[in-house]
Amino acid sequence: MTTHVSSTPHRRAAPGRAARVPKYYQVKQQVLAMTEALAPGSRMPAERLLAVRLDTSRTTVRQALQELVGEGRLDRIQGKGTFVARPKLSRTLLLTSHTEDMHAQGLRPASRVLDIRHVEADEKLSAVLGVAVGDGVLRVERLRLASGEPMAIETTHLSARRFPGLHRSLATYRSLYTALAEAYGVRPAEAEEAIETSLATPREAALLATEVGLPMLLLSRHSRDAHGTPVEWVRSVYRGSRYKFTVTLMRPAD
Amino acid sequence: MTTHVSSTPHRRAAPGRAARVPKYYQVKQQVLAMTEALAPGSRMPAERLLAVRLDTSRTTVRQALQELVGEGRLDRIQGKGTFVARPKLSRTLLLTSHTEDMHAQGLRPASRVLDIRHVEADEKLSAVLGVAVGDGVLRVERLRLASGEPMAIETTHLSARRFPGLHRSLATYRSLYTALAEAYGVRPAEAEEAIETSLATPREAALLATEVGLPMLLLSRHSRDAHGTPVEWVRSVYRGSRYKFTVTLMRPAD
DNA sequence: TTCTTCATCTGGACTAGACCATAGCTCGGT
DNA sequence: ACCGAGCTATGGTCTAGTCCAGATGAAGAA
Repeated sequence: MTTHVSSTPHRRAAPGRAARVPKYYQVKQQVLAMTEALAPGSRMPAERLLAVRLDTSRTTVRQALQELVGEGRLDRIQGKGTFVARPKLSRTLLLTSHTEDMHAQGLRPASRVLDIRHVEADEKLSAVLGVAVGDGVLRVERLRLASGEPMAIETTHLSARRFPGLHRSLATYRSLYTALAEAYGVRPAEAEEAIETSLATPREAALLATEVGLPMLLLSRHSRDAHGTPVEWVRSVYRGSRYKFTVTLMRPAD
Repeated sequence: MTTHVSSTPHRRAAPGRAARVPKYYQVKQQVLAMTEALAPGSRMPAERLLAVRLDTSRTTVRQALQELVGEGRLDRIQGKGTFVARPKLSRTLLLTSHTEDMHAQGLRPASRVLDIRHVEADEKLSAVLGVAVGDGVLRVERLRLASGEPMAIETTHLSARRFPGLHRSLATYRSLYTALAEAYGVRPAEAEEAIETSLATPREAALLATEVGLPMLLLSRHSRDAHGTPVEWVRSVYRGSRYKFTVTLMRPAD
């Protein structure tokens, strides 16, 4: 109904077969340059102001900001503003616990149980835990924190038949791994982990204090004891913008 | 200037302090349900059609599709349409080469050199390769392919002083690692890898046949030889929607 | 002084519609 | 038969503006 009438309508500068860089991407680069000149926590100009300054629409500015938020360069807080973010944390890929990981980085680890319940094993759980379809499975969902900052949602599945009364044991011991070791004499010896990307669901976004649709790191761990028997299946969602995973590898002998 | 006049203006059903699920997210779930009923490669309804069917605007539909593309559930092709995507590939986290990785999955590996040039070491390269700032560094940029499909852009940095004439050796040997081993007697023995998320730049998007702004897996590898001397520093960008990394871990003896 | 209300700022969601770029088909001319 | 020009459908980018929702502080009431 409106739109520009004359005046070069959003056309790229280059004529022939040039780069073709979208405007929102140019905006992103300009905003990125601004962030680099500022200290973490600094406040950025408001979206409406940026739109005017960079001679574009607010929609385009938001598209650019969206990506920078996804990259962990900016934090947006409704009602307050947009701020320069802090750099990423790191998680070692070893069979270590959350507690060990956090301590190694000088952070104060904590976790909050979100939900504990018994579920019935579906096809997937059955295969991965070595139980029959329909068998009882204990599902523990915890929020992992690092110095008060929510870092990940960890959902652990264990065979209810193999670990009877684990629900109660969990209250006694300070961590799942110590409960398994002390009450059942079981400890994970080996695990397969897979890392991929996903996007935050509304629930995940709310729990992790991030935004819906942002890239997340999805870590799934399938661990077994020394006999090769499945112990647990864990699915963790980490804030992609605040976390990275590191691993030290040795070359297998040629 | 326009906008709806009466008729419940995009308001959530729940009144009080309910879930608050954005419309685009609901759209996403509906579209996701459609994809699950279809085989990979199937064509999805056009954006404009979806907007009408789901009673929303094309912008909102696109926001939903954008996320599904980012999750690797859909592929969009300008001028053709939107299609259901194939499932993800996997990459083992061991000190293996691209070639080994691909073979292990029954894929035909290939790589294409995009650029080879000498650059001066900046602060970052200096620290990571153990050379002086300003020293010559060979920078090799390659496109990694799996059965013809572009999977990653790998940028390797090596000390030019330590590997004189490597530029030419590369033409002789079939891979970088064999060139290092045969011509210089050097082989990586140990490496630190870090995995994090990033978003595709226009260049990366073009090379990897994906879209600008989609989540990518950024893998950086810092490898050393048996003496602990830095050998290379690699930065690889993988298509987040087509790749996942797996690693098998052993519990360090308690 | 203290609390409440309200204005106002900021980001979040959404709309309706414009034009651009690409793919592929159709139809006419040679 | 062949080829090229157009048409058209699809996704890609952008605009301008609306209304919602959270945060904050100032003005005013108690």
